[in-house]
Amino acid sequence: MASLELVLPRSFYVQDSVTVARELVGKLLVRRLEGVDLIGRIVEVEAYGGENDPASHAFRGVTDRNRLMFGVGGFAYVYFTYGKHWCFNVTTGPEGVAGAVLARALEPLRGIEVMQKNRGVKRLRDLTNGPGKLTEALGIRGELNGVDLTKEGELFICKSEEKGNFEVVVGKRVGIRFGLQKPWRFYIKDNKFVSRT
DNA sequence: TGTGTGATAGTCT
DNA sequence: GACTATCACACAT
Repeated sequence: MASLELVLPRSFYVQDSVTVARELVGKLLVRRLEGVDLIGRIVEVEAYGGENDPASHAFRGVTDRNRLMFGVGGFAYVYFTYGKHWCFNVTTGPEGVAGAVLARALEPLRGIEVMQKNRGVKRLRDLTNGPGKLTEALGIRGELNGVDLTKEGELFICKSEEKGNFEVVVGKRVGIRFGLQKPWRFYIKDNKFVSRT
């Protein structure tokens, strides 16, 4: 289904994280799991920066966990948090410049039965309306940390074939204590799958 | 529709 | 030893 020319190229990710975040809204996240494609439309994201962003993992420099954020854009940065949840990000910017975009919510499009099974819930709206929920629904775990998102493999991102018919809203980021003044959260207006309103 | 709280384990100081 | 880019559930409105 996902044709090769629709997969987003490296150049898309080698931009400022805020730019990538805004552009990522409406794109399709594809998880290829045992030959089955689980697809969700990205409806909510947040941008994270480097030394200039106190909310970012990269704020205090390179560590074992965050080093992907300092590499070239277009790779999956997957980390474990709150003792229970995985969060999925895409790295952004050129080599040496820290940045990433957190996927906060998806609208389930394909493979919904598998997502329901992975999540243990039926209600469509509860499947992928949060960063920890969407990773559980798509089976995204630490083993996918570092995957190249520009290659059509286990995990990648495509343009949608349908033309985007939506309005992107900007707001404050969620679930952080610092850097709250930065309007770096982007989501689709009135979309039912956005994590918080 | 919203607020409050406990669970849980990896990461960093 | 403290903190966390979260979630689910309880309970009130």
